[in-house]
Amino acid sequence: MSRPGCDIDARTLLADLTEPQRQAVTHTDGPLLVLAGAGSGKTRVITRRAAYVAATVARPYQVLAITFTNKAANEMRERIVRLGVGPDMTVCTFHSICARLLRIHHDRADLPGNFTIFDQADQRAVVKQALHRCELDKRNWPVWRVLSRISQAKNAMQTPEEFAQQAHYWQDRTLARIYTAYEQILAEQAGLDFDDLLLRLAVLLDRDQELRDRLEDRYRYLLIDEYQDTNDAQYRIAHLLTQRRRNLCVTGDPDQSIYAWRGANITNILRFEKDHPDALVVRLEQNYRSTKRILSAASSLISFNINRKEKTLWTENDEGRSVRTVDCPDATVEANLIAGEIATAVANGREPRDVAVCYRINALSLEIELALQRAGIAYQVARGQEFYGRKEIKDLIAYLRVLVNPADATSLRRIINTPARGIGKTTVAKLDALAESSNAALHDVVMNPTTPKELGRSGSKVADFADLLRSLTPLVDAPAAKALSEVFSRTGLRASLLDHQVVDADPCENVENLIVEARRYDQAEPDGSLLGWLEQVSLVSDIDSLDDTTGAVTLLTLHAAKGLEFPVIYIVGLEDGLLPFRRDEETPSDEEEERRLCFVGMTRAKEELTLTHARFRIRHGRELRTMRSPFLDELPREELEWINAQEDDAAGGGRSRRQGGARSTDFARWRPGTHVHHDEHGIGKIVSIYRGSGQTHAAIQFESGDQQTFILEYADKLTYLEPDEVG
DNA sequence: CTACCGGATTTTTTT
DNA sequence: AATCCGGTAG
Repeated sequence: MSRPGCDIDARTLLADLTEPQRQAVTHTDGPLLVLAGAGSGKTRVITRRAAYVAATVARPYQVLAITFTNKAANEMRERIVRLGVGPDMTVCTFHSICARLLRIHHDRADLPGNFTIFDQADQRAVVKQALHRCELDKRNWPVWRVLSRISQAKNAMQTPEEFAQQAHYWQDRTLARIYTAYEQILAEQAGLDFDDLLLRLAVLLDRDQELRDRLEDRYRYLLIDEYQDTNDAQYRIAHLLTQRRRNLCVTGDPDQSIYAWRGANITNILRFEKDHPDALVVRLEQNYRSTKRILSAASSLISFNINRKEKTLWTENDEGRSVRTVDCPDATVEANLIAGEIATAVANGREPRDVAVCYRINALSLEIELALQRAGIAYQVARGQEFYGRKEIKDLIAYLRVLVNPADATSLRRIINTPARGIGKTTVAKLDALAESSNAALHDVVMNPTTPKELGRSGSKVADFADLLRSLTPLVDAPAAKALSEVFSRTGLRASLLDHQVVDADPCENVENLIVEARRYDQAEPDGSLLGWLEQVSLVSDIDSLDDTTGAVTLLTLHAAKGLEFPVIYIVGLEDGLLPFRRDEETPSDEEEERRLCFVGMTRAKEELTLTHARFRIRHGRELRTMRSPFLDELPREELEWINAQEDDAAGGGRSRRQGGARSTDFARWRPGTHVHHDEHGIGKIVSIYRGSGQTHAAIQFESGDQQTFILEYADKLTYLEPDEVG
């Protein structure tokens, strides 16, 4: 059964699969839908299937596998290679395959071959320019709101004209004008935003049958992961690429659809069977990841969604420890508690890499980070954008972008006076005016030898800048790392950074890291180019920055956690308005999607799961009283362990704030069997006690029948009863 | 033109 | 809290 280029025996690919898994793997031709519940071995199935297809009915390069993030793509490629399939299978994200195809077929797509990908910061700049052009005030037209409307329109595959046609209100008609200007500016600058990458390819495939056929001959088997999170353009692409052979395999889980806010259309996966009546549908409902208790808690939560295709996950795994909820007075205690528990676990042999802390919003990471620092625990935060978003990095990249794509006025504007070289706002405005009057690009005006004469005083500065750019031009063909380091020193960026010796930051070191990255790219991609490197950099995601080899605790958003798993998971901030998130009282949130998000987080856990909430939390600099998340009440109450980390909540609104919290360091006398008194629950007996670093957990059985766990350091309402006091 | 200050405002999530 | 913006002094 082996074929050239594939050093594998198809039978070994099937050896240890369950029946449904085997069905999915061996269904090579025709449409296939794999409805894969959380932790049901989906990754295993799709890697095996990709390998199986490449070993039986196709060659590796004829398979195109599309994932959601680069990290997922890299992992899948690695696993497939480990199965013995040659490395020339295409495994990448939707956005990168679109960029690549548009680059190759740019002439058919009516695009310049050197187009640049505009990230969110670039988009914001373009919107500002568009507002300026339309003579509108930024105050009335918040950039982010405009951007989200434009993105919505693009996701619905609406051109500015179509948008204008269905704009009945004055606001929407103005928005249509802004959208028009936005598109015009992008076109002038040869820029494509993220939405364009998908949209343009969908449009191109739609109208170019010859290309469509060629691509389908090349990629005979298409595999799309996380199909529940695809949008309309992605749906079109998927179908246009599989029109004739219909070898489309999609996998996903409607319960894990968490990207509706950016245009994902859950009906894509729900209507797959209608789209393809002859499709094989495989349901994977056995969970191999989590303990029974974790799974039952997660299942209970998700069952509260009304809009849902019924599905029952089950597992043969152990019962496991109880899922815990922790009630904390504030976010500091919450963070310290988690850090303390992790420290204890690590002391007992748990690897830090086994632990992840998840939150709804990035802002919550700070408190956790501080606590982990205090506890001396190594951690990594999933925030790749942050690195590429740093000023020094963006500046340097802007230079390269101008070299590759001189029309990119957004980048040109950024670097024209960076480092400061005496070309200020007024001069740039004059250059703009010149460009507009002569109908030329900003870059042309800057480079034009006659320009300096028309500028007076600052003319020579512009001429110097033009000379600088000219001298850098040859670097377009240099390897990325070389181009970076040359630009860094020759533009004076390095010098300017050396001056500003900031206390904590080390911008030069960041740039060095960037150059190292680029060198790695140059070596890995023999056919690479500066253009290619820039493209790759534009498409990195937060999650891509995670390094599995560091062995550190991972901090990440619930969105970023999708597709990952950890033995120990903490989800923080289970508070009404935070999870489920609500921006303000007027804007209702999609509560079902919020619930799915929580479900995704919970099902990441293999062995231990802890959900925490804080009664006070600081948001926007203000400390607010919170309400516990309604989601907590949707968990199976009797199966959970409820932990109370409350300080004494001194009756009557006010709260005692006792930093440090611990009321005593010695609870040596508190042992299983000893009696205690609680102000509300009365007399109880200690069932078990657990001593961690800085925290002593005591499970107490009260005479009233309640059982609850307390953290003694915080449990002011608990008092020790001498044996003779027990009545 | 640059540098700095103070006020206002806040995207939640991301390719 | 953190950032971004606009205004002003040098």
